[in-house]
Amino acid sequence: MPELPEVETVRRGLMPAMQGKRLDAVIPRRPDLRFPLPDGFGQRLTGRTVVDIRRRAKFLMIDLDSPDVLIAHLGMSGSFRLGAAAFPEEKHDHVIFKMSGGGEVHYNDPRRFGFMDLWPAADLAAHPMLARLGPEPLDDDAFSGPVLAARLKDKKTPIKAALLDQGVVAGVGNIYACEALYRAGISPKRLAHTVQGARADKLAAAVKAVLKDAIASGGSSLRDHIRPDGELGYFQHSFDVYGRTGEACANAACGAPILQIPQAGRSTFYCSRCQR
DNA sequence: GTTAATACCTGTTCGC
DNA sequence: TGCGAACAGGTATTAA
Repeated sequence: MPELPEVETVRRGLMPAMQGKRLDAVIPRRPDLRFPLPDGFGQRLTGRTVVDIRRRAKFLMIDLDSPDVLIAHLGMSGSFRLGAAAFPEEKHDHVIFKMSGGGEVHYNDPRRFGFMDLWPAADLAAHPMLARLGPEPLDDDAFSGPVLAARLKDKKTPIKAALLDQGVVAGVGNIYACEALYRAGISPKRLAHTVQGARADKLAAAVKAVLKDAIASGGSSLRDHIRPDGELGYFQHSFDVYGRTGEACANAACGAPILQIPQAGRSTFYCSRCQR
């Protein structure tokens, strides 16, 4: 699923295809994704030039030479495909961007959990989806052990659920929450407010590390993530616990089977021996 | 105010 | 083999 590292990889893949190029046409193939596309979506974008593409948490923010910023979220099945002019459309290609110079970018999203919106650049921080986001985990000034500890202090939910709360830390999804807790040796069932001091330091460091590792594995082989058909989307990593129910713990000295439990309606994977 | 449950979606996997 | 149920999950909304 596209979490922060995947979105960052998509951003890097889109840059050469879009930055500095004009949007000769933007064609929505349906009126809505998860939410209705904003009024005049195609018209407001057509003729504009892409100045930059930024990322905040799992959101892509495409800066234009206009007062609007195009905000895009991949949901859980969203991906972009790059190709030459008029390359074949596939099922679930919901938005087509025709770029100056002849390239095209197709946004594909079978489950339509993603969305796009246009918002004034001057007031970007006030966007309802962005306003409530917690600190950016890879920003060392914004996110650290003490910051995390302070945000968990009054939380009575399990730490796993708290990590998924985008207001606590932005951009962590189910997969990396599981992986970070494993690396930090913290049980997903531990109550959030008990993660303080050294534990919070360890967890904050683990969150940064799993995200950085994933970006590095995506970024270092970005070409491999643009498949022959041009698809830019999520990619497979090797995980220590996620999806490994019943397999032996990656810690050779442990070897206990990885357990899977439901938490807040999501699957949690963990080692009951290494994580306390 | 905080937390938990449910809705939204459809392709894939699982079990009978 | 075939079919339906369960599952995947980020965020909004509703309920508790």
